[in-house]
Amino acid sequence: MSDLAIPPRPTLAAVAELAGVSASTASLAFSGSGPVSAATRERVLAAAEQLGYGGPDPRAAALRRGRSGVVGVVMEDRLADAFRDPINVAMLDGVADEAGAAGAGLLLLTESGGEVGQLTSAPMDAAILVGCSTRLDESVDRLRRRGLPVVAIEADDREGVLTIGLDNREASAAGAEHLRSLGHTSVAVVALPLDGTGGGTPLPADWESRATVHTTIERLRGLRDVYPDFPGVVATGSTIEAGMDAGRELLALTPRPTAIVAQSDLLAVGVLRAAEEAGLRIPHDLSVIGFDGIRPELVRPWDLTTLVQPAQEKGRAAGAAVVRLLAGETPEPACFRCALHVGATTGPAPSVR
Amino acid sequence: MSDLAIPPRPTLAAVAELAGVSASTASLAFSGSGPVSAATRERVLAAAEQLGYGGPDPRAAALRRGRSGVVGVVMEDRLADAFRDPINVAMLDGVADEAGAAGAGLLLLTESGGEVGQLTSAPMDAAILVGCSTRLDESVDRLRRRGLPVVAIEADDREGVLTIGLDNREASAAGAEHLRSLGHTSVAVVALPLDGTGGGTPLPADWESRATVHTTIERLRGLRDVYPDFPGVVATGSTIEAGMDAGRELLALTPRPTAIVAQSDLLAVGVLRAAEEAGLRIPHDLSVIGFDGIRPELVRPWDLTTLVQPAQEKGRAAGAAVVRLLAGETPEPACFRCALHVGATTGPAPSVR
DNA sequence: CGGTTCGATCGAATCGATTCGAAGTGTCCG
DNA sequence: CGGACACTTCGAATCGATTCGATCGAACCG
Repeated sequence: MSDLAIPPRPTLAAVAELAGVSASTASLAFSGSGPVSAATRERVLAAAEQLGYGGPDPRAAALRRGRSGVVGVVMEDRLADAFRDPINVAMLDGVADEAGAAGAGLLLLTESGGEVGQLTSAPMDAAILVGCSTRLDESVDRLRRRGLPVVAIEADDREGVLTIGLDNREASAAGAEHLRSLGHTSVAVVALPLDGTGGGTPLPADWESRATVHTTIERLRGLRDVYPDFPGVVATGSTIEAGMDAGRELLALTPRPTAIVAQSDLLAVGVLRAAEEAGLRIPHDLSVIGFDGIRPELVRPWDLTTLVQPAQEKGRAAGAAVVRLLAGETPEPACFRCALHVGATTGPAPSVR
Repeated sequence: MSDLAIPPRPTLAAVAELAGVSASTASLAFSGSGPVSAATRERVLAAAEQLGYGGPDPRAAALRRGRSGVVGVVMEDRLADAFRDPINVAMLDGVADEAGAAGAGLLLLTESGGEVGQLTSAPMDAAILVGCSTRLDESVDRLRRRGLPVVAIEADDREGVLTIGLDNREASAAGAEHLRSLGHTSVAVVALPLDGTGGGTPLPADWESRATVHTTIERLRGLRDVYPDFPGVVATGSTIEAGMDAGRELLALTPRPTAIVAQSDLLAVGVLRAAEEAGLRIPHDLSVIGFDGIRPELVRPWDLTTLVQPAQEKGRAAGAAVVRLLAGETPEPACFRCALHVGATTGPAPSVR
């Protein structure tokens, strides 16, 4: 515990001198690229050992190489919020898989982070935008100006950005279709935040023009494709608590909806708890459908009807895209598809039973 | 989607030239530190705008300044595993809070990541070691040689490393004491991994000498302080599934233990499910105690008796320590305390009822 | 009206490694 | 025995910004 101070670090030049070789040779010995005799390498390594040299300074190497081996993962919210939803974790896992395999570290950034913005000052080779929205334009702009390749997950197609998409609209429509086929005519929605602010309010009629979060809009559109008109609540985030709050509000509506569409599984679980609290039987009195397909154990004891998205695959695709982009290739944008899992939380509408 | 190629980036020198000032002045204009007339700043900024200059290259700035504004967070496992346990997420959240406030980004690294090791080649100013074990020595060594301040969370005290601790042993003992006061004489443990490998096996008698994960050892010691002898299973990780597997095994023992000590709440939930599966009533037939104190909703419907650790605080402390270390100060090591939350999963031992 | 002081701007050195072409040393073959 | 070739090693330029001391002007004061 005593000596946390950092002693002056020896440089490659110092090592080279001690080893009796030039700096360039020493560099070759470390990087491994280039022809260096075994004996020389030994000598350099020994000198490094003797001086307590820990290898080339990544900062200098990054400057010279023009690469820092870091991929930025940009999230809008506080990091905690981002980690709170298992679907993000799964996705991040996929990213880490691919990027990590290529030797890149993941730098977690928030759009709001820092004063001038970490986006501008963080050393990275490329960026992955996650859960994009309002500030996306600004973020993309900042990143592009820095000359960084940008991959966005679930965002509008836009110039200079490779998009990894999800069939949010079609999937939502499929879910809604499932409800309609069960005879539901009165459905309500618990929407994800529209624009990163507030929430906890009724879904405004002009959501389509007001909302800025791509995912939220698309999922709402999908629902509207089947049910032209529906009431709803905007959740404060993708959490069980937010889902409960929203669920309570929707269940207090008159007439009470016979089905609730939640835009994430966590929200759905919250709704289910609110329903339970209200003494409703699922799916007898109320059908609930989620979105994401997080691990079943987290939804337990319910077998949630939901749209299962290949989150980890999505992450992998983003990670792989970044890697290829950095390699100078031009990967194709991708769009993943969800699968409807019909569980035990949806059933025939009460009125038609 | 068309132009993902990266056009050659203008440099500060180019901007300076266009603005008709020297590079040094342009630098001042951007960094804001130093006296620059408003007019000049305007001109420089305008020139930057015109050239599409996105600000100083962080790599070059990092080299010159000797700072990259990045704090490495080193985890042993795959990232996904680390995120899987909410307690880690909470802790990471704390770290992000403090580090983020100081303008630092979080670089996620794994000890095994990359070939030569990201630990050696990642640009960062300091490192926080999380969930440390076997490879800790090597990791610390590598980092220290690079001259980086190192903060370790829950690790043995060691030279050159600032430790943020937790009273794992005392807390575990308190939990065990709680069980003993309820009359339990036959307790079993579901241990966290001993050394990052395998698991899913009975707890070996020589765990104390074999195990390398600090947290696991300390918690086992705490239990032994109260119960000198106990059977156990080593889980494959801190997950509900692993807890279920371990729970099934322990419940199959003869005689069946009347209480099970799980070394994490997720494991405890798994044990509870295994108990439920076996038709046991909680706490009538079996008492279960966890460790961590993750959010109650995740443990629902149980009110788990557990040792609540201030995970986020721990993270904040680590983050704050790193920030202070980087500021040249010498923060004190800290040790946090757990609080026993007596829930509804522990009760009098069957035999004494 | 000259000297002083303060503020803005500039030059040049520096951070620490990487890289490419050139030079040096042996070896092998004709 | 001389020339070509292979393999190492070395020098020097470069990556792009930051920073410190010096310079230059102008305003201010006596």
